[in-house]
Amino acid sequence: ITPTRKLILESLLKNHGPFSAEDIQKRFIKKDHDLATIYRNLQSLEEAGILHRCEFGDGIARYELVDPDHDHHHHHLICRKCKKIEVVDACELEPTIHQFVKKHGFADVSHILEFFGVCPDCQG
Amino acid sequence: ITPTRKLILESLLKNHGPFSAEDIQKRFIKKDHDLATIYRNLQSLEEAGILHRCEFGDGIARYELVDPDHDHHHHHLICRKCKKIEVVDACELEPTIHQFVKKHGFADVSHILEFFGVCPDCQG
DNA sequence: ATGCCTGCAAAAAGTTTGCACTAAA
DNA sequence: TTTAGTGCAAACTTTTTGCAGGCAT
Repeated sequence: ITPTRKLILESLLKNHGPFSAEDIQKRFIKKDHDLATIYRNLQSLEEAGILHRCEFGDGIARYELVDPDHDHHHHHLICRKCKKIEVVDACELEPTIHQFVKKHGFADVSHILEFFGVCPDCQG
Repeated sequence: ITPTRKLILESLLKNHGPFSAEDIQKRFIKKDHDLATIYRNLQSLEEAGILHRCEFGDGIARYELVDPDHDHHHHHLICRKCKKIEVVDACELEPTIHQFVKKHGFADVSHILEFFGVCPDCQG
């Protein structure tokens, strides 16, 4: 629990959604905190199970708080044009995963799943 | 249809699975073809609908052939330790996607989905 | 001759690492 | 005093871009 770590957590608490290290530095932390430090903190917070790393397939790592309310994780529906992000609560992949455990024998199965589309506002 | 493009397609035809640009250069193309050229070709082949780009969440773009047999796309189950890749044929997300179109109004919805686990050989 | 493809080199973007300094337990 | 976190700078990785030359239509 350090000042930088606190700033990161506060930022992510107040602003819902996955943000990149650069987002966090530029948008939420006015003081000139170093990107390297932010990366190091994001990494350790993820390892501690406090943050979750999202993959949108553009080579940028984004993080968001692990929501303690849902033990059920969620995914995102991202607009390709305006980058707006909606939360997708349900995840119906659990049966599939149980099937992998039986059929393929894999253990500790996790998954990444994100949806992309064009939102109503951008369809003009 | 150029020599480099042909080499890339032959490589991906003979070797099933998603490969990165570097994989393709080092493992399949003995001649010293430039990485920049390979990247350019992978990009245009993807735009042409011949290759598909996979995201494993490690910041490396991997490509594989779009299988003309399945109009139904597939996903992957990747071992975290030995990196072995198994193909997951079924994708039961279509109903979810139709739901997005109705509920959120998003159009042209696509998704990325990959599974990670520990394969039987690596569970010792 | 025009246009696309290529190789080379350099640059860009995101992330990681080394090191010395500081603050905290 | 020992440990862990920070800022700065530099390195590293993956990918992109600029440019000049080459091949093919």
